[in-house]
Amino acid sequence: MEQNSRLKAASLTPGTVRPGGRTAKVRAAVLEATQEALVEGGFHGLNMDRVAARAAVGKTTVYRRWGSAAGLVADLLRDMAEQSVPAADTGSLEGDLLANARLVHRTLTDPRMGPVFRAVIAAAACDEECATALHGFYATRVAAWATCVERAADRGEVPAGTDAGEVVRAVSAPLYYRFAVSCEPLGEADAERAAAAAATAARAGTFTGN
Amino acid sequence: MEQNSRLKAASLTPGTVRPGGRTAKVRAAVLEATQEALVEGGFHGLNMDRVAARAAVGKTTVYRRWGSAAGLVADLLRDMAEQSVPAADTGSLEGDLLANARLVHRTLTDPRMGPVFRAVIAAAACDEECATALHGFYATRVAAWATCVERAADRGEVPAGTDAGEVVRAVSAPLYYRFAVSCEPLGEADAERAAAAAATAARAGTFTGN
DNA sequence: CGCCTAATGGAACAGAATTCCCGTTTGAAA
DNA sequence: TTTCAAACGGGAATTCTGTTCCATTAGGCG
Repeated sequence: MEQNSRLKAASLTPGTVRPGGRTAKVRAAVLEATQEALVEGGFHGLNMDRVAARAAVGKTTVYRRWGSAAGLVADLLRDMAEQSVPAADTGSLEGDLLANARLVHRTLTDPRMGPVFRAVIAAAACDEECATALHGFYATRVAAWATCVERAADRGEVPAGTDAGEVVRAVSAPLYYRFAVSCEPLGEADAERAAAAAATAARAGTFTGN
Repeated sequence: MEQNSRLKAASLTPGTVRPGGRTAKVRAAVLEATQEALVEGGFHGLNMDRVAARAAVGKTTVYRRWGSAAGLVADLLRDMAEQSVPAADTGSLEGDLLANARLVHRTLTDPRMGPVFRAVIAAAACDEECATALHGFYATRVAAWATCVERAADRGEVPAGTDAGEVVRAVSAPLYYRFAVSCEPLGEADAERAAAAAATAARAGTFTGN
């Protein structure tokens, strides 16, 4: 006698019930292949079939676990959000913000990371789940760098009540704007200007919470 | 005498040799349908087939003249770039920048324009032609608003040699960053803060060309 | 007003993406 | 170690997207 009444447990997100060995290995291979594919062809060129082939995984598995190209990117983003990058501590607000600006600049102009970020932004503009994942990614990063601004507030470099996260965002914004919106080339000078502008505005109290 | 050697002219971009009545009407209908489709389904949901149906145009025509979804968006962008929006002239740098920030904020939060801009950014991240078109669009807009900063320089509000375009970009950047990158909600306060920060940094000479 | 051909539109066609089916592999609990 | 079902893999079936063919419509010039 056969009893096959376990549809429920299995139908909810494969990979969560038995996350041991093979499943984890498949996920790692697929996310790696996804990133590689994004570097080469961007979000538009992301192809479930090719990702499966490159990851040496059955395409049925990719469709079943991730569902669509957007699902792949969303999971990749969740994976990226876990890899934390420690913030700088140079002793001055200007120095810390400059370090942040240079990190963002280096990331966006990196031949590998640049295309990935471009693709991820495209995916977020196309899919709600990706947008949420990208939001989470930056929330983590901004929170990490906000400590620089808090230290500056303690030192009296910026007014008390300054919105630390807003200062950090002000550093990244011009760089991402050039990168993804106005599609202009990004130079070292842009990073320096972004850091300087954010520091100046912060010192003047522009980012004081309401 | 027979001369049938104008195959060349026709093979290059249909719609350029005989741009009268019908052709122009078709383009208008297709671009209108494209925009409508972007509002509803974003760039990912843009479908040549459905655009053709909505525009009451043969899909062969859409494929022949625009080639792909990205081609449609690129042409839409070229169309949008032609519709100029005059810059403000309130008499003060702060006032003009605030007017600009509010315009950008209003545009991005508009239930119709918001999705279009989101889709256009996605398209630019996926396709080189769209990126170029988007770049052109913002080049036009930035140039139009740069006059505000030049007037401010004449009035002595900002140092001579200030990069006017850079000031204008600094106003938009935080708004677009929230809109497309960190995927955070956009509020009126964000517009005010962006304008104030840009004005402060400009007055301090941060945007002085090297 | 009438010709010539650019431009269009419908339908058949080709190809890629996605789903379905079912047997096989393998993690983990007994 | 044994057992059982979660998770995987290959390929057929299906659906959807994009292309090509050819007849038809309609600008623009003489």
